[in-house]
Amino acid sequence: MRQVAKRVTSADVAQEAGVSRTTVSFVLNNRPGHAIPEETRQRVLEAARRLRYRPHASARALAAGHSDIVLLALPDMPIGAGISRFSEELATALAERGLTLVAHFAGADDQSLQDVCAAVDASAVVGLGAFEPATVQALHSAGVKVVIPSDGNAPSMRHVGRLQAEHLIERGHRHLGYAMPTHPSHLPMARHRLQGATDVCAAASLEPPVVIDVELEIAAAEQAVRQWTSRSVTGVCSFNDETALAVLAGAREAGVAVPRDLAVVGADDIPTAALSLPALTTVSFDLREAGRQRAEAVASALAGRAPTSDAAPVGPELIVRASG
Amino acid sequence: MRQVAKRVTSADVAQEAGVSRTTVSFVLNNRPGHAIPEETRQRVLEAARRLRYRPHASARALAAGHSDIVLLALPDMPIGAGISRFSEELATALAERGLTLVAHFAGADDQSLQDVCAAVDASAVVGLGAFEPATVQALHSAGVKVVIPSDGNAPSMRHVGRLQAEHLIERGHRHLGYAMPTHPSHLPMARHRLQGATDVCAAASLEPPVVIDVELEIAAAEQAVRQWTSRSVTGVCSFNDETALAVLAGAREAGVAVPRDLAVVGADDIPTAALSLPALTTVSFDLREAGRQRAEAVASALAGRAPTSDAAPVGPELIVRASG
DNA sequence: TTGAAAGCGCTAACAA
DNA sequence: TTGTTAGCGCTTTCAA
Repeated sequence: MRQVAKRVTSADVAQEAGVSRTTVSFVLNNRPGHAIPEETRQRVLEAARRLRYRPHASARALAAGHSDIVLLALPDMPIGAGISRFSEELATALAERGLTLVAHFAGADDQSLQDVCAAVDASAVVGLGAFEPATVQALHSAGVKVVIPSDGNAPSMRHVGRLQAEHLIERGHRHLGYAMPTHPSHLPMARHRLQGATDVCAAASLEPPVVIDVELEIAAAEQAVRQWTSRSVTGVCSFNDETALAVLAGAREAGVAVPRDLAVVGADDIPTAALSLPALTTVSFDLREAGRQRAEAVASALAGRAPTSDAAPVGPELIVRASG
Repeated sequence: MRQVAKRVTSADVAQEAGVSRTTVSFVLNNRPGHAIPEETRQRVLEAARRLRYRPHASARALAAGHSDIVLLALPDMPIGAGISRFSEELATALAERGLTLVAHFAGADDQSLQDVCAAVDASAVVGLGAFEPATVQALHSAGVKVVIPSDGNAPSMRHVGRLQAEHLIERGHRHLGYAMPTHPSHLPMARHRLQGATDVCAAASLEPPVVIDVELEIAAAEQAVRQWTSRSVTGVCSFNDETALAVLAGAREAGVAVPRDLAVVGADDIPTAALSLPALTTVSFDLREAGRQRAEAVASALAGRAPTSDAAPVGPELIVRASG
């Protein structure tokens, strides 16, 4: 005695509306060229509504040769409000274009990403950071048509690092440090941000930042701070706010006064950044706009169009609180 | 000049191995009953490997009548490390059973959830909190076979609140406060946790906790702290660590010493909890085990089996640092 | 032990 | 303007 919830098929709709399945398909997908009289259209639409018809995604994908699934590859650790907003916006903008977004929490390995792509028959993958070339290759061979790393806006990523460094340099710091995250999935993005900071130093004829890996743990952060101060670093750009909070804690532990003896700048403006003492100066990026842009990029690429002129990307914004 | 990356089909594999497509299908899915000689099996397997064959998910779903996609419905706001680990574990355990997990950031509306289910042809949906009965209904009519809310472990949620309150009471606190989150998507879970704390108070013949909504913002938190102290509250259970960090900041601002004048207990043990001053006492729940259990539940339900005996749920664990 | 053949529900030439 | 028809790649019954 199984649930025999007989599926409503397009044939049912066709019959109900007294037309052929072809007509149903054309109406429901507004295929142009096939000028269908309004009267018929309405009849089909109404039949579909009455029957609560939902096209079968798998069947459609099989026949059409492509799905309308877009996969968001998320780095496997902490998803802040920023990313949530990004994906929300991305999902909405994609939906307007008939595409559906689902997310995958990428493990360190590419394998799972490939598998998931194959399993959902994804047409496109949007990444939050960069992708290794090999990964892109693998994705394509897993049937993915379009891969959009979000370092398509690497400039914006670098810009985060740049803003951090500029902020410090403007305040007179001549020896900068950079706090790198230890989590592998953050590394590609971190490198971009670091690059931005490094560029700024070069432009100002300063040494590149002293790069130290900082775990989210007080003792480790304390060591990092001691190293920086012993190398006369007075200002630290941190990959993100969590890392920055660790640096803050490390400084406290090492007896280094922030911002007097060591200035710290974070990134991403997580909610708790404003709660620390001293409150964290941070650089934040409007991911919403980025979400919309990615959606457009995906849609264009899938349609074979050249990506439409990238609407002027909204740059990151510096949020100065007390500690920087 | 489009990429003509001709798909490798099971027919190709069949030809390469010199067998029929039926045989290929049987081998690749280890269909029992069809005792296939080891020699043939190997031949097929190797041909598949050589050709890098990947079954086409949509075609398979269409033919089989169901996909192997499980959708994780995430509340729309902040995804901490806990949830990441949960979904990681869930994904792994599902994969072992041939199922694939993807996530959806649910907006407030059920509509998008339904749409996504239909779009990926999901067989099952796992929720993080509870589902309204109407939602469950809607999901079923969107073709979802199995819906697993995770408030199946409401007891564990309540247990979080219980541990927090017990910890405070053991330390002599007689007037407790409870810091509620303001984000709507946290509310259902927060109510469960609060209930646990309330139960403990009742059992100890104490007044129920003084409940105050705390935004992640210093001024608001300061107000909350003042209210608590003015009502002689000396210990506060916070919905989660972020809220607790806000309370900590509010106390600092209000000139209330933690933990001397006000003890604070958080929940979830986010990485930055250990970085605050004073370090946050927190109650953390092993979501990994929960992930494995959900996977088993999904697999059982999809197979039409009764869920196997729920392996004894691993309870939350109290992590005492300094501030509680 | 293996293969032939009939669909699954949909799209899209091509006819009418 | 609408319908006929042939698949998309896979599973699975039934026959060999």
